[in-house]
Amino acid sequence: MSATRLASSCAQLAAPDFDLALTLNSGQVFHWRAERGGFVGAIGERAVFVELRRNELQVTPADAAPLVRRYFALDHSLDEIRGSLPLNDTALARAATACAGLRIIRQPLWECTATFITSAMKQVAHIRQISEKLRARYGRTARVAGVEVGIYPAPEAIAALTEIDLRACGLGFRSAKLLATACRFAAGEINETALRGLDRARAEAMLRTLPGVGPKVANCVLLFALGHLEAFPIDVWIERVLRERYFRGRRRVTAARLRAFAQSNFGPYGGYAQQYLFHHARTRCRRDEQD
DNA sequence: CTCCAGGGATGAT
DNA sequence: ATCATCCATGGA
Repeated sequence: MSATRLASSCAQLAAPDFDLALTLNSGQVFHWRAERGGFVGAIGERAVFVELRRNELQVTPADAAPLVRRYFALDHSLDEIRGSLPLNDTALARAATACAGLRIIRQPLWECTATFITSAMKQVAHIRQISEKLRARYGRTARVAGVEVGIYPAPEAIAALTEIDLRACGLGFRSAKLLATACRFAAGEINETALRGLDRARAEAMLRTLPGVGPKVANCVLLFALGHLEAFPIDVWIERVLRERYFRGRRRVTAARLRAFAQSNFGPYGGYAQQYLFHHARTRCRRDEQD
């Protein structure tokens, strides 16, 4: 509890080419909270406080440093990733520049899957709200740096609820899907080790057997939890960007055509390109509204 | 008030 | 295969 003890429980990680706030606010994760000059959140079961000072990431508690390093993907070479993208594409180049330091993080499988099931037809602000409510009502509460943090409820905890409980958290028609998928996880029907051993197409097929997981959510899980950096989730924003930027004036472009184009055009790190385009489109739109 | 949101499942062509 | 419709809820 003493100041010296708090200070000694902090560790430093080298974090060059990293924008913590941008990464946490880019719509890939929904529960981190700005606090005390940094951010508090949970990585699976562990509550963590992180603060970026120059090119160093301060981590509390200290023994969470390896976990934090892996979670924020500080091992990704953004130079290599950026170099692999088609930057002669001015729209992408501009988005990539605006998103310097953004990293595609490695989220725990269950909470990533569950969160994106709840994201269907919801705005980012409301996805955060749902995550908060589920954590507060049905998750364990942990404490770090003098702040309370809600841990995402385990599959078993969600599986024990009713659809009514989930609707009371604002999930609407997503309630039945989350409940059913939680039951699949709780019953041990999703073998994470096996899933991680599959190639992208097979992993996507397995994920899509889960209720509430279609092409978009499956690709979010592939990208944000399973490390398939070529995965390219297509939501309403990205679809708009693709149609306006790459299929100008062409009618009857099917969803399958858009997916095929994205895969062939953006390459092995297409997921980064997708995140750049997504975040850039959203923030530009907000600026437009303020003008 | 209206419009829309990091979609998915289903049933009809 | 592609498309239309419905599914709840809250922010803007």
